[in-house]
Amino acid sequence: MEPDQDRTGEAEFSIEPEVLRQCRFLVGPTASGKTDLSLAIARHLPVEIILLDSMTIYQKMEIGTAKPTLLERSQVVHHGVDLIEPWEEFSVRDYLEYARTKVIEILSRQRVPLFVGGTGLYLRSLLRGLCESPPADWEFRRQLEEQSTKLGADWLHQEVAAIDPVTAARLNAADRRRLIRALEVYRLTGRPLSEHQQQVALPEGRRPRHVYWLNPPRDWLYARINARVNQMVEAGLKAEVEMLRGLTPPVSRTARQGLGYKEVMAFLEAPKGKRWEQVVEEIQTRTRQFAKRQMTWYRNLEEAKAWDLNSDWQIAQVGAEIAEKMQDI
RNA sequence: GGUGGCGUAGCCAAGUGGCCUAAGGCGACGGAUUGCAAAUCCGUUAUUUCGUCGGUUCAAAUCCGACCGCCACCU
Repeated sequence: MEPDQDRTGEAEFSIEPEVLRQCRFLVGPTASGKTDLSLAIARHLPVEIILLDSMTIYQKMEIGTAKPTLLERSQVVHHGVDLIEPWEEFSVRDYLEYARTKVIEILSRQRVPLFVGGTGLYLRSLLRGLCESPPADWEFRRQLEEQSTKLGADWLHQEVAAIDPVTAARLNAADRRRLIRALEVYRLTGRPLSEHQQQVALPEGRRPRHVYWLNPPRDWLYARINARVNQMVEAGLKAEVEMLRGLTPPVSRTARQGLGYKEVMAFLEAPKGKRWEQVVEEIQTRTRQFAKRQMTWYRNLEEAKAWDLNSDWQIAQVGAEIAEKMQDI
């Protein structure tokens, strides 16, 4: 028990529990109303918002990422927007480093850091820390991908089993991405990934207390998602993607996988007789599926409390309620 | 009115007499997730059921008949 607790935060990259405890978190699936709510909360609490989002960090990607508008950003200080160019890569680790410096800055201004967003991995890493492990070696990954398609599905799995049985047991043989990561870590450090990963959730008393995840009715959410995708299309999503395609350093691997961007790019590159309306529907479907996956993250984090919404919830009212809760430390 | 074609899960769709107590894809739902995470991966998903009823056969989603529905063409 005790040794485990001590290990947390020493071998990994994480924000000190005492600092983290002063932060507030409002997460939720896409289109659940986080932005509006965060602004409502800001009317009751002296917050600065740090977006908890893997896509709003990109400049020039405006429409598809549903960033808070300039007007909204002028009302409350926002961080985590427009940090890098679309041709740059990004990772959880980059996010955590950024978040930590922002949190410290905000606290030094006597203000309250409020994380708002939906990226599950980032949230988890913030709350639990990220194990100390080496950065990506893209060339190595590419080679392994190539080999695994050549040598068959179980090859990677067996390779991992040989050097890290714990991780191999945990991962599905088809999960190439994580198997490759396990091999990558071993090659770069000489130690199995599972050894790097030992970590536990902070004990109850040291966790951040205000982590809420919005849990709206499924039907309501899906309807909102569909409507929002339509709005993005009307606002010129296609033109935005065309502009991104014209960029000189091409759009990075991480940036091009954004919802809406990926589908439109594929369509522009090879329409394959597809109608534009089908592309729009595809984006809606994939966004709905994404929202569902997001909730799996939240449900899993015991630190996070569900904030149930009904289909006619009022922004101002719920905002006040959440702010009220967030009042005490 | 006539001729031909089709009718399999929420959708698309294989199967044309026994190995079908019915492939696959999509969707939906559930799960995973530790430097690509809006990504990626996994699982479940047809009241012996194949438009309905009847017949042939040891045996039918698969053959025959009638009926219902849809589509194409002809008049």
